[in-house]
This record gives sequence, C-alpha cells and structure tokens, in this order.
Amino acid sequence: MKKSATTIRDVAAAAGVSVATVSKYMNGAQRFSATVEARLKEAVEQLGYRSNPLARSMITGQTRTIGVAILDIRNPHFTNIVKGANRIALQHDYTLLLVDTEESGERERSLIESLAQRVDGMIVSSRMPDDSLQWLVDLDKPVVLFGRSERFPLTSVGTDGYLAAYMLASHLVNMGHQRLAYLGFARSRWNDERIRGITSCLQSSGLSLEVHDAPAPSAAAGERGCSAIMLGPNPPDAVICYNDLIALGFMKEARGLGLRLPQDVSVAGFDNVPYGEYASPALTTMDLQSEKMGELAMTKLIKRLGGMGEPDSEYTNLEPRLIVRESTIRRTASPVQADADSNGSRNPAVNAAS
Amino acid sequence: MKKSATTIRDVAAAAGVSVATVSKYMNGAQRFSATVEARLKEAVEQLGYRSNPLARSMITGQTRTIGVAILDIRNPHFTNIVKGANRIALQHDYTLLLVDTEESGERERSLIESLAQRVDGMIVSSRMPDDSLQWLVDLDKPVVLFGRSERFPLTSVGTDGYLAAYMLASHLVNMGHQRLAYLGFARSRWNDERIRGITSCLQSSGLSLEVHDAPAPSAAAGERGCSAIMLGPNPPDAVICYNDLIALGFMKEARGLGLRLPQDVSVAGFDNVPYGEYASPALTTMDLQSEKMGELAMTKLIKRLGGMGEPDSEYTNLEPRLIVRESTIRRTASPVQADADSNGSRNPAVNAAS
DNA sequence: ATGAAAGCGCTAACAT
DNA sequence: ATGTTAGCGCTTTCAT
Repeated sequence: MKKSATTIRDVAAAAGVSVATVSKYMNGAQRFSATVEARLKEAVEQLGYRSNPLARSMITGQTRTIGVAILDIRNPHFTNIVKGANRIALQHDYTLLLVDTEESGERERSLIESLAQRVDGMIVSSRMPDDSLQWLVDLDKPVVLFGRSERFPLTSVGTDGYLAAYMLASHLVNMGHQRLAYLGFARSRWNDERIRGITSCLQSSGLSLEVHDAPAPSAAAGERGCSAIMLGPNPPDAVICYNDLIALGFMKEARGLGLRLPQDVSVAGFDNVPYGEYASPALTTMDLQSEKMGELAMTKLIKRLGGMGEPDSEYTNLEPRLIVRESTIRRTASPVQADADSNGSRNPAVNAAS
Repeated sequence: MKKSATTIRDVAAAAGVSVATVSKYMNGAQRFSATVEARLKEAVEQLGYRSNPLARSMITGQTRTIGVAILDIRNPHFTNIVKGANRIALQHDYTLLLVDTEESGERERSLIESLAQRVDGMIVSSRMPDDSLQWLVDLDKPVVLFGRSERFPLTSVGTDGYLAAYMLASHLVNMGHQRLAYLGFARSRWNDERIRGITSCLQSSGLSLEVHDAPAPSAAAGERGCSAIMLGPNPPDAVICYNDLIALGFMKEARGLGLRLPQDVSVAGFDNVPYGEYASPALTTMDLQSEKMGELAMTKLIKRLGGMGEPDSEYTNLEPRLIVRESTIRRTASPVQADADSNGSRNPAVNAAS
C-alpha cells in the first residue's frame, strides 16, 4: 500500500471491465449485471480504491468545496458563523476551505483571490470598505458577503448595525445613564454605522457620545483602552464596546483599576459571544445571531450553486436582539454616594499603577 | 469576463508562444528573451490569467493544502491550535482545509478519509482511542496527530496529560483541599490519563477522588453537572474539570446556586482558554500550550512534506504549566464554618443570581 | 530559449 | 449494459 494510489484503471483491469464502467459504478449512475457489479465491488474493496476528487473536479468543474474567509478564527463570533455554515454544508456534502485573513494582514485580497480558484463558491467576511469590493465581483464566483454592499450586486446577509446600536444606546439611556462612551474599532466595516446608531439615539435625549478607538477587536485591546477612558477627568458612566471581546477585556481591566462593575460603570458589547454569559458580571450585549448568519449564508450560497442563478444583490437582514445581563445597571440618581462596606471613594485613580 | 476562465492556451495564443512557455513563465522556471517576456506579461495582465491549481495539482501531485481535523471549532483550545498551525502554513504558502468532526458525529472517520484525498498532509485531533487508529496509518498520508499514539508509528505532539493533572491536583492539595471531585468527559482520549494523574497525586496524600462525568466538553455541560456535585450530602471543596469550558459553566451555575467562589469551592480546568482570564473569579487552569501545539504540528508536517521522510513515530512533548488565578484559594483550617466573612472579601458576587 | 507532445485520473458523449 | 475515445488545464520530458 505504499506508493502511488490505485487508479480507476487498476480497478478496471482487476474487474475486467472498462474504465467507463468503473466510473459509472462509482458514481452510482446506473445498474449493472449482477456479475459485473459483484466483480466491481470485489475489485474496489480489494484495492481500496477511492476516486481522485481532483481529477473528478477537473472535468465536472465542481470541487464540492466552499471557501469561507473570516477575519479571525479566535473570535467566537466568527467561530459561530463557521459552525452554522459548516452544519449546512455538511448536509449538502460540501467541505469548507477556511481562510483566516487577519493572520496575514493586508494579504486579504490575494488570499481570497486564490481561495476563489479552489472552491465552488465563497462566503466572505471582509474588512474592506464597501467601495473597494469591485475585485470580489470580478472574481466571478458565487459569493455571499457578510454585510450588505450598497454599491455592488453581491448577495449578502447581516444584521442592521444601525438599529442594533440604537437599541443598545436606548437601553442605556433608559437605565438613566448620561455620560456614554464608545470604545470602537475604526478599521471595521461596521464601526461607523454603530456610531451613527448610538449617536442618533443619544441626540434625541440631548446627550452626546465620547468616541474612543481600540487598536484591535480583541480582549487585550479592550484592556488597554480602559484606563484612558475611565481615569480621565470626567469618566463615563456607561461604555459601549465595539464587540464583546473588547468589552470583556475592558471589564477585567476596570476591575483591576478598582472600579466596581456594574455600579461604577455599565459595560455592553455586540455579538453575544458564548463567554460573555460566563463572565461576572455577565455581559449585556446585542445578539447578532452569528450562527444563524452562517447557516443562512451557506443556504443561500448552496441554493445559488444548484440553480446557477444570476448573481443577485439580495440582502437578508437578521433581527438584532438585546440581551440584558448583569453588566448594565440602573444608574441611581445621585452619582456621589456608593456604599460603605469598603473604600467608599469611587475615585479609582488612587491605585491605578499596575 | 463572464463565462469560463481563461486558460493557459488563451495566454499562449495572445502572446504568440506555446503553452509550455507560458507554463514555465508562470512558474518562474527560467528567463526568457525580453520580447517574449514582455508579451507574456502583457497577455497575462490583459486576460487576468491565473493558473488553475487543480490542473496543476493533478500533475505535480501536490495540492499545497493541509487538512486540519478538529473536534469542535467553537472550543477556543482548538481555535488556538488552528491559529498556530495557520500561521506556519501561511509562511510556507499552504492553505488549510478545515474539518470540524464533532459537527458530524460518528462520521469522523469517513470525513477524515475524504479529507485525506484533497490534501498533502493532515493534522488531526481525534476522539478515537489509540487502538482504533490503524485506518489513519493506512491512509498513507503524512499525518501529525495530537496526543501520542502508543500503538502506531504516527508523528505526534501533545502535552503530558498525566503530569498536568498531577500538577493541578498537587496545587489543590497544597492549598489545603481535602475532598476533591473531578468532572470529566469520558469520551475524550485524555480523560483517563487525567484521572490517573489526579488520583495518583491524591493517593500519596491519602486522599481519594470522586469522579463525575459531563456529557460534553462544553460550558453548558458544566452547568448541568454542577448541582449534582455540589448539592449532595458531602460536597467537595475543590473540583477539577476536564477543561476550561466545563469549568466556566460549572462556576456560573455554582454562583447561581448561591455558592461563593472560590470560598465555597475551588474550581480549575485544563487548556488555558482565553476567556478563563476574563471570568470572575478568573479561572485557575493548566496551560497546555494550544497555539504552540498547532505551530509545532504544522512545522513537523511541513518538514516531512519537504523531505518526504519516512513516517516516524516521533512524539514531541510540550510542557504543561499551572496558571493560578482566582478560582482556587487556600482552604482555611476549619471546613465547618465557611461563612465567617472576616477575610476581606474582594469578590462582591455573593448574591449575583440576578 | 522555445515548442511538440505525452499524459495526470477521471467523466461524458457517443458508440456498440 | 458496457466499451471507446476525446479531452479537462496543466507540467514535463525531449526535441529543436
């Protein structure tokens, strides 16, 4: 069983039939005389033959593989998307070819271009702004994009980021918060619409938003961002983070700074990643239905692959939902007094060293 | 730009040369006369030609793709492995073909078998016991396995699970714990050695271990397991979980049950997933160096792919490391009275069951 | 330095 | 029901 794999010709010879017959047999394309069928079965088992998918693909023009490009496999949001997409793919006998574009920085485009050649279709999550997506269209492969493209006829799925942000801000305002900060991630495609949603909500209450930026959409970045926001002269009483990861990091650092959560500051994020629930205080977040997004994207893609339909620009919107947990709390009227048990001072600047 | 992609023949025609020349040009195999080179360049750009990797693979027998089979893409442990593996792969111009075997239940084997045909080599994480891995060897593809195989000549990397478990138990014993429970996951390949490690450590202190089993290696399963363990007649004062996910779920549920962590019960896990750090109390865990494992596995595999070396049974052991955080605490002398809140409780989560 | 031709392993007409 | 044959798009001797 060492050297080169057995080919269709070996089987044909062993069974005393032609390669065409073997091919048809392997694909279950038709029935055969009992004799032939038996010999075929025997030969295949004997030789342990499995047809070469590459050769098959060359002819059929199908790889039965779907490319999925995500920004960071360590972000549970994407991981959920992949899980959902994979579930559907499996049902239709497709395999996922995964590319983590963040790992390679600005090679995003070239990675996806080369991915395109090895798959029947792609699901892509991009960091590029909408207007620099022409090349994606030019690939001329069925694609489903996360986040609507205004400019190009790309099938897409997503949740309304403006609305989600508005809802979250609304919740915070209703809870009596007055000084809101946003710890965003400018390089994302969604950052702007989230800012717009929050701002617009705040404006209708005569409030304004203090915008900060994290260097990455990760917990570590959230930690770094915390002190600059919370230890200034006029700290916010609630902060919305670009995503749950940043929020989790922010909360950890805030605790380290001596702040009490959520009494001293309410914190919320986006994505509803699994671990927000297990943090303490459990994280309030906007559920963007990641897993469903993955399923939906894959369903659409597969449908298109089957029907060979035109590229449409159909955009499907999933409903965002607010998940209130423990990290956001009603702001009491007087911001002055906290409670007596330990150090009553809410000024955290004291032990900010570490 | 609609229909079938441009082929090497189109380019040859456009440049007025033979396909062989185009092929050599594309592969940078040699230099050409300035004229030809210029025309080639022109033609390729004009037509937007990219050579078809499938056709190429058929001839060269190489796909430049590496298969990675993991048990669950939602488990950060595996996600870290993939991240590490991907980093190395990228450096060597390989692409990852990912398969999440848990998603498909018992199809693990057939999924991996079909994966094997599309890749140059594989990195696999399996749930099968060591003695039912013969088929993996028979695939006759370069493979790196996570977790040593005693029986087969499979290259592998891992951390010493026995040692890791022993270390963790040791820590707990040193902290004065007496009644230890283990919430394991029996279907894992590593469960037994962890039990052995813990037991063996406890025995040398005259202690015994109460073993429970979770239905899945997930946070949800950890939640379910909690009450059965903690609300019995003789609850443990420390519990070691099969992994961090289970531990995280366990802690959440314990809090919900009204227990105070870590005063009422110390909790620890394995893997050192990123979110243990952001939980509160932060989770004590054994760092198994997931990301490093991924890097190492990929490095080994690629080396083998290059050298076409024999399948060796080299096993590389990574060092486990204990990460003590807040979820394990020293047990005070009297196990009777736990409620004396005299020690400055830094954790206000007493009645957090919102 | 460049080209002709023989396949890689398979499928898809088109015979028989 | 089974076989013949012509490629899929490319690389690779081997000529020239």
